[in-house]
Order: sequence, then structure tokens, then C-alpha cells
Amino acid sequence: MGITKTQIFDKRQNELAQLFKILGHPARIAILQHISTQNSCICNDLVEEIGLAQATISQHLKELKSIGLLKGEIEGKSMCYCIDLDRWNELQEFLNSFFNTTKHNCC
Amino acid sequence: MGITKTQIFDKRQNELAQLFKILGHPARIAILQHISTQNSCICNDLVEEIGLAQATISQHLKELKSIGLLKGEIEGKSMCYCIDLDRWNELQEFLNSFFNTTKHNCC
DNA sequence: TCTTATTATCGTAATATTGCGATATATAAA
DNA sequence: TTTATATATCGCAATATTACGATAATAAGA
Repeated sequence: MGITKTQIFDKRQNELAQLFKILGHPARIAILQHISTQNSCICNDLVEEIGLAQATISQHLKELKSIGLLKGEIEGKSMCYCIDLDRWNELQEFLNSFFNTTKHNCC
Repeated sequence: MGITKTQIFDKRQNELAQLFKILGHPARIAILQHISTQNSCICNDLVEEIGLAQATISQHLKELKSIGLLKGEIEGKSMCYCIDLDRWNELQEFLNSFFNTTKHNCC
């Protein structure tokens, strides 16, 4: 046991859960906020500003990339991680559609 | 290691992450959908419809209650779990405010 | 080419989550 | 009161996540 039984849920349920799950870590929230509002998209800057080890930040960046939220570009000898705004809006709509279609009660 | 370093993040970041995290499991998504769109709010019905053990469903219900999304009321000898619509809307706005304030790129 | 700087990946330890059987608790009905 | 039904909690095993040091890979500049 301990393994999530994804096979008993449908595609949309698993997708929604996966998106929520990846957003469900404060370091990843902080990364997104830094990139967006602090004008900091260089991996090394994030390491210093957030205060986790470089390997850890790199791992979190990888997960955010896995759902398409971030795209990384080589900037000299650094990596510039930027938010994919199209994907960002797509996800926001997807999550909102979940919230809106689940807004009714049975009693 | 292995423990999330919540102390280096601020209250809002931890709150957001906690909400996303709890929504980040397909069983909990399914529970919310069943309650809302299948008119099924009795714990035992959910057990049968979702196909996880009763103990497991009970645990997931507890987590959804922990962020205020569900409230349970005694209905005869069963429990009726309903979505707290005020809290639901509050969360939707909270998540949208995160999405909207993080919608800019540094480059 | 050699060195330096930056990021990714590997391996591993600590902790958290998931799932379930067993059991406790609570309520309704007999 | 006794029995049946429904839910919560406990304890545990399996798996996943988090974090980091060490190291590999890559690119710029001396």
C-alpha cells in the first residue's frame, strides 16, 4: 500500500490532482512568485533568495516544468526560467472550470 | 531531511501550498465531484462509488474537512458530508488571486 | 586548453502520504 | 437491552516526497 490508485479515477481527475499536487509545495509557490513579481528568473538567484540548496531548487524547477508552467532558456552560462503564460492561463481556466462545475451541493 | 521547511516561507505561501496539496489527490477530487454532481454525500455511498476502503475514504474526508471545504452532519445513523459553499468560493477567489498576481514574467 | 561558474543528476536519509484491516464508537431499530 | 449498521481511529506496511551533499555536465572567459 502507500501507492495512489490512479487507475480507479478518470483522466481528468488524475490531471487535476497532479496539477494541484505540484502547486502544493511552498517552495514551488515561492519560486513562481519570485519569477513573476521579484523579477528573478535565474536559477542561482532563486537559490539565494529562497534559501534551499541548489539541488533542491533544481528539483522543484523540474517539477514545475513537468506540468508546463515553466520553460527554461539558456542565458549565458545561467538558466532563465520563465512562466509559460499561455499554459498559466490554461491551468487557471482548468482549475476554475473544476471549481465552477463542483459548486453545487447535494443537500 | 525529507521535512518541508515551512519556516522559511511566509503564511500566505504555506496556506496556498496546503490548499493545493489537499486538492492534489484524485480520490479527494472524486469525492468533491460525487458530492456535488452525483448527489452523493453519504460517506458509505462514497465508499461504494469510489472503490477505496471505508477507512481510506474516511481519512480523505477528514483532510477535506481540515481546510473547511466539507462540513459533516449527522443524518440518521449516517454522516452527510456537504460542501461549504462559502468556503468553496473563498478558496476559489484565493487561488485566483494567486494566479492573477503571479501572471507576469520577468523577461 | 584550463579554470571558473552554473545547473542537472545521482544517491541517500529523513519524513510524509496512501491504503487497509482491525477495532472502537455511535446511532437506529428490533 | 441487544443487534445491526455506519463512521472514526489506530497501527502498520508500502510507497512517495523532500532535502542535500557529491559529482557530472555545460558554457564562458582567461
